[in-house]
Amino acid sequence: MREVGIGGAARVSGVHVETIRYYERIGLVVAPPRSSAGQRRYGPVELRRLRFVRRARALGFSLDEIRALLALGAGGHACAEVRDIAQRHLDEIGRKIADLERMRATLAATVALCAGDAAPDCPILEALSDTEPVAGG
Amino acid sequence: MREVGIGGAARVSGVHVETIRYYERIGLVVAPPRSSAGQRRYGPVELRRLRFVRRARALGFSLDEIRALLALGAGGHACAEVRDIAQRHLDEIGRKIADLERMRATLAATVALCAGDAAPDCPILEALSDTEPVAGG
DNA sequence: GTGCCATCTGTAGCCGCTACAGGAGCAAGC
DNA sequence: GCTTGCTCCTGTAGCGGCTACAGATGGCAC
Repeated sequence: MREVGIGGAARVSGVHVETIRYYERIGLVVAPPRSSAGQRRYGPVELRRLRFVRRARALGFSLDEIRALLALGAGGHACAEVRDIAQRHLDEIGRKIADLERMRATLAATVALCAGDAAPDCPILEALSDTEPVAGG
Repeated sequence: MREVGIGGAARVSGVHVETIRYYERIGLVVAPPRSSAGQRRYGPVELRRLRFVRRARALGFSLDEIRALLALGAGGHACAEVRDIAQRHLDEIGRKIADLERMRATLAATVALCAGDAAPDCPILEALSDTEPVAGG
């Protein structure tokens, strides 16, 4: 028997115990069989699924996207749909990066105004209070 | 009187009506005076504060950071502290960008595996299920 | 006076967990 | 057989930062 309890599953999959239960509760992963005393027992199939979810989360997929990916994996591999989900997510990552880079540029420029501590009023606070719009905001 | 109601304040500041009330509720902005009928009236000072919060949010500051910035602005301008908060936030933006760029690289490489639709099994799902660790995960 | 928007309070929902409380199971040591 | 100390159980509430209602007034135009 290569079955493990929820703690072992957490160690093997890298998903926290509470998170595993959470995923089960919201129906993201299927409830595993239980021992006679009612404790969850995870076999290779369930562990593989948990790893899948952890990897997809690490790539920033939402739980809904992961749900869709799991369904596509279980059904007959609609490869084009998988690609579509992944590509859309990739585009969104790009948008997030662009947003953050705009923030960084604006904020860096603002911080640069405050070179030392010899200023009369704090230029950072001034910049945040000014009437002109902030770039990217 | 250049005072406005909460709707006008929302238009002028760019902060939604519900969000203004939310900010007041959590004590981020001071409750403005009320009209005789109990409606909020915003003057230039309050509007300036709302704009400040909106700008800072647009730059990704958390509400707690903004609270600190507002306190520093109200008190005697501890410019070094302001700079400190801004610099730390800048560092965190950098970390987020780096995380997202790692995600993007990994995901792009994975999507690239699925060039067309002639593959036997979906390489994206395969990559997510494999045992080797995902880069950056 | 009547229509209609703005405003009021209060509460519940979103995402993706995380952190409890208060109990039961289980393996090892004495 | 009994204690010790971990694991596991269920259920609920909290986080940040809003957003979306419901149901009741306010205020102004026609």
